[in-house]
Amino acid sequence: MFFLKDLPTREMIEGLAGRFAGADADAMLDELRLLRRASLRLRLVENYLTAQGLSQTQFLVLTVILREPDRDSLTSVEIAERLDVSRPVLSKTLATMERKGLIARQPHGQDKRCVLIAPTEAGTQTYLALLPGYCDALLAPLPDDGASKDPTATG
Amino acid sequence: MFFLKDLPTREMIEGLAGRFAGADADAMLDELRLLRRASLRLRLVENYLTAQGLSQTQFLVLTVILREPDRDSLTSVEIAERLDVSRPVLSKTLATMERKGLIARQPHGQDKRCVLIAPTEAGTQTYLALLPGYCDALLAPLPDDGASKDPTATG
DNA sequence: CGTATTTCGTTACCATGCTAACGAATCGTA
DNA sequence: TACGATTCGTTAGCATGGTAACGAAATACG
Repeated sequence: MFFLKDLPTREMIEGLAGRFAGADADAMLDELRLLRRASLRLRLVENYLTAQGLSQTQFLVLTVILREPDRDSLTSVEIAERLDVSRPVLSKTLATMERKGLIARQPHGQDKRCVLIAPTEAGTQTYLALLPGYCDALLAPLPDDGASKDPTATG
Repeated sequence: MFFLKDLPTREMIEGLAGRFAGADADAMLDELRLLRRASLRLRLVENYLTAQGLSQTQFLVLTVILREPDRDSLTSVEIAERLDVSRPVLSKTLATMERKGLIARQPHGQDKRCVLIAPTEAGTQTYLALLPGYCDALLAPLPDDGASKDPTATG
């Protein structure tokens, strides 16, 4: 998360440009705006999911399994490959999801080290029930906190 | 952080549109791309700062105090107002920063509940030393993991 | 002035991210 | 077959988010 509410002014960045070479104030501002907007969006989505009892990662675990066209289960490693999280985190997430009854583990025939992870019926239904709200959160207008500090209002 | 590496295809989203009203596949894809790009950028910046011994929040605390034009210290609440983090988190962050010698606490004359937070000389120097690398991380090209899964390359 | 309310900073506790490291299973190779 | 290297999943330990709740100080108000 990028927590800075008010981005630096262009003047500030240009002032910094004097200190070192290669500072491109406009490009940096664009990136900062991107970070801030995404953080607000992320918080919106996360709040929605949390209120529904799922973490982002739990939701995405269901996503990557359910969207697999020819499979109805994935191994832990396959999920980790699709989900930029470390395997220990995934391990804990899957333990939580199993405890909640969202997924079930099945033994992997060939490789006894692996476990196949499949959503339960409840897990699938939960996912489908949450999708509309997830999409809403994705498209909902943002607080736009930068613009709320309108200079004409404060002055 | 948004951990999904491969965004859903447009077809997937449009398939979902059949399930509920109001799904705008293109707008949703735009938002997902935004989230993913920002997460990669955030990780880049965070990795840089972590390697230098600072967390994002610590860096931003220095940012908001040092960029204050007429002040050389802020209260905890003022920092919290500028930095979308909860006060307990800020409290812990400030304790860590004090332990590291990045900031110093001064008593607030009028209000004995408040404490004024000022960067130490070392804190200021650390901040200035990290700024160029921070800007570099902000502008560095991203892994672009979505495009790396080029169908023409895999097929 | 005296008391209720609010505000500040902190503590306690929990969830979730990370790396390091471990046992168990598999693979590679002599 | 036997043994070293690798891979899978987990555990341990740490950092950093969050909310709830607390004491101390300031404020509001009768």
